[in-house]
Amino acid sequence: MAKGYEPKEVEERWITYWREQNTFTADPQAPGAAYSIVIPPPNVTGALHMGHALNITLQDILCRHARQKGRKVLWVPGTDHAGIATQNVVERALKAEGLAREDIGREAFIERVWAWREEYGGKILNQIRRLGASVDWSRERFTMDEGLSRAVREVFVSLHEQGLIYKGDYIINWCPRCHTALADLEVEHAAKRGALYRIKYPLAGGGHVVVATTRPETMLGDTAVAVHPEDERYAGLVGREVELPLTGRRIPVIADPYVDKDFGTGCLKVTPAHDINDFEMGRRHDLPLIKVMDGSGVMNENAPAAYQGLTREACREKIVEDLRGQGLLLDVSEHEHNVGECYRCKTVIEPTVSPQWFVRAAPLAAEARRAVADGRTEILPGHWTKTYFDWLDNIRDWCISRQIWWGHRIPAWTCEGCGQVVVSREDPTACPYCRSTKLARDPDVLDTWFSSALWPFSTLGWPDDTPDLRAFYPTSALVTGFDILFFWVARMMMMGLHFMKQTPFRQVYIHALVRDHEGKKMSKSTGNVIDPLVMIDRYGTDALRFTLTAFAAMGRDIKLSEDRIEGYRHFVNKLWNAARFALMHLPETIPDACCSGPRDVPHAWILSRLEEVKTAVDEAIAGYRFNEAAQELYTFLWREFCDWYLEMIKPDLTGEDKGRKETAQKTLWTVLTEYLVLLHPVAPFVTQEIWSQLPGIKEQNLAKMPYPAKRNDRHSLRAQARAELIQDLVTAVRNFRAELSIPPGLKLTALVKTASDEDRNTLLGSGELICFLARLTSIDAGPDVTAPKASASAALGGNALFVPLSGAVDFAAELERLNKELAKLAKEADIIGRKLANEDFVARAPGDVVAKEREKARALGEKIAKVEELRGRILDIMGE
RNA sequence: UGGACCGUAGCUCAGGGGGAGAGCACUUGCUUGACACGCAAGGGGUCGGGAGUUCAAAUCUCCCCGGUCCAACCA
Repeated sequence: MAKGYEPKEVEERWITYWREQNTFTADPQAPGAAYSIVIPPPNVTGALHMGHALNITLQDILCRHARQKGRKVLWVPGTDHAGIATQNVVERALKAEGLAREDIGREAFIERVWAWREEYGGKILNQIRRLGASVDWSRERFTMDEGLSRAVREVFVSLHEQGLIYKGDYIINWCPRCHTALADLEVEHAAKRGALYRIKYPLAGGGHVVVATTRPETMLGDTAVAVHPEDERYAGLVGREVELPLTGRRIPVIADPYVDKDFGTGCLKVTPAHDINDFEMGRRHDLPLIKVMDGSGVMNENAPAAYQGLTREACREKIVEDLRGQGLLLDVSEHEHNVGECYRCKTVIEPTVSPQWFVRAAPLAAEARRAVADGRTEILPGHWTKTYFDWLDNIRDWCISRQIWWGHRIPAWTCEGCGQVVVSREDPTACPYCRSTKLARDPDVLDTWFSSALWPFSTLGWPDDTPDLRAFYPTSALVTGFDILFFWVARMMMMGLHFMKQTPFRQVYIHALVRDHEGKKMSKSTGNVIDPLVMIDRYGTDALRFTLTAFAAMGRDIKLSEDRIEGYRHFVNKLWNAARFALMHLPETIPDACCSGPRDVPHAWILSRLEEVKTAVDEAIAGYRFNEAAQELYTFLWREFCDWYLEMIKPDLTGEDKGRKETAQKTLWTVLTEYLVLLHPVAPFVTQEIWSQLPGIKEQNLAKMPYPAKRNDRHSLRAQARAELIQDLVTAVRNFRAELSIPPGLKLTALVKTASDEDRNTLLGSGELICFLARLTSIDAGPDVTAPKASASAALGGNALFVPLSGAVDFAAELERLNKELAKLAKEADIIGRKLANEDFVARAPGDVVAKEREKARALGEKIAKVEELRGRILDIMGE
């Protein structure tokens, strides 16, 4: 074995091995309970970031652990087609050739997208592979696959038949750069500093009103001015008309309770074609819609000639200038407000009226809500439930049509003969109403999230009734970040419940967002991204995975920095070296019978602790407390197995006694192999590599090993207490050496005045071991041990430890050491003493609590007495 | 404006009514037979502030201060 762990070659080898062995291929017919997860499909244009790395790591832990527990596990991988993002990528490539998508036409363009996907679309999946994800590659899915497309079509047509999908002219969010409608969720609101313009609108027949706006250019599309119905200032104006400046149009003054009397002048310009609220008001008052911009945000033929052809921005400038020229601009003030931007390209959204397809969300949302409310699906951590409910309770209809080419084309045709709209599972050849064959298919495609919403069942073969669907739906868990709780999770709940009549997942685990070391979101523009693949190259996949796991505390974001990952590489290396040590001392064949019968303290202790770790890790993973599992594994290996156990068994491993040696070897082998299984879900590569080099291994593939069975016969609190006494004694002697500046080479002896037979037997029974660990030549223990004059001393529970230092004791230093110890104990005793002196406490606290405090006080008192005695001795000596 | 989460050792964070914990960093000493990506021994915190409930509060409740995020129709 190499001196240090070299991850690179190891990882590649095992990734290939597991793949060739089909280790992670699920069998729906296999016995046992199913455990299934669908991967949150990454965007096909994407590259792996830390969020993915965390997400994949946690799912992999769950899946590998579930396999260990005997479940038949399916983890479905795949990608989504990311309509707008992918189209943008391919359009950019075309642009480099001097072409636009319109130049090559729809069909050729889509071919280009598929070609692009063929070449680059596997990138992120390959990156996921490097993380060690135990996904079933034979079931990889893509949202544009034939099967998934069929599911999309079936869902669209059914929902349309059920009246849950409709087409209508509504105001939507339009991206003037992507040239498509966006759902409300796809608009990001950013606070921006803008200006508030106050403009005089002359009243027909004299006088004027003042309106305030942040978007003067939209005034060209104004069709009313609104005031609050109870606003006395304007009561007389309602019903009168206003001369809309720059247009020569007259528009009415209306009364609507939406208007806030206290904001600005209390007088609002109404542009129903370019503002969501104004649109609603327009419908209430039957106002005309005047669209003054085209799809690129350029003023169109409905604007006065002077403004036609100007961009939104240029038009605003000219309007402000013109109003100022006419003396109609009252003033301009700075104003901070929220501006909607396209989540893909950050272009300012233009609310526009256009014909779009919508999903009637409320009926679907109601059931999605119920499923969580009644516990069919559990959201963890629980506080996300409220957020989920709030969103569903206030849900608005979902705009699902997109004016792009890459995606699932809407299965709707308009008959040129009779004008009827045909929505159909099969492409129609003739109009069912008039038999005309002139049918024009709707050019739009569906929102990518529409297909993602079907992912938990479309990937399993729906709408067909497949073995996979029967075995693995509903899925066991969904693991994702809160940022797509609405986008994706809620919509999967709606669709899954509607079409499968069963909730898509039993549990939804919402994990952290990975941030930089200052807590800022990682982004390319800030330049603070930590690339998981670079980290893997530098420190190994297991180190990265362990780091993410150790920080994955529920309900808290992760602040990540490179030195943390480096820190956990040390842990991986520590394991490697522990294994190296084991290999040096293990025989080539391991005897079967292992670890029964009476045993020395070190073996009994480590086996007992291993039992506790087994239980703790199992429970932590079951409860999604990944950080707890990581901590248990870390502490056990380093602080117990390496720091103590390996040191404790060195004499046996290198000694002459064959029986002792064999016991040590067998126990070492048992603990190490069982530990490797426990750690494997978190750090699959290093554990598998060590596993493959150990003797006595029957199943080479660690991923197939079951979780080690619970062995109550190995759990012994008594053994643990004995080990602790030994450890405390060794530590105390080491402390003498450090604090009293005793040369490390100087051999010492120890005497212990014991408080019980149990302790005496423990110390004498492990005398050789203690001598080895504490570098002593001898140890004696018993109730009648008397203290030599010149010695360092310490209290170990009720026992007194003396280390004679013939003439070498620095009494002043020893006194200071004991004083320090005494002060610490006194402080503790004071707190407990006051508590017990409190009558209320003794009378009202539960009996066991009081008893515990009394016992604490007793033990503490005993210890203090011991230390005081020791201190007195030193004082005596010093006084002589 | 509403909501959620967070303020615990220098840093990053666990814990969550009865003994203040970990990792890193720090100090000191170590070429101890796997490991300097190491070993050993240490130092360090009125658990953001205030009030309340309780025999008992870092922990529960309320208020305040500070931070992060989400949802939002105030032009």
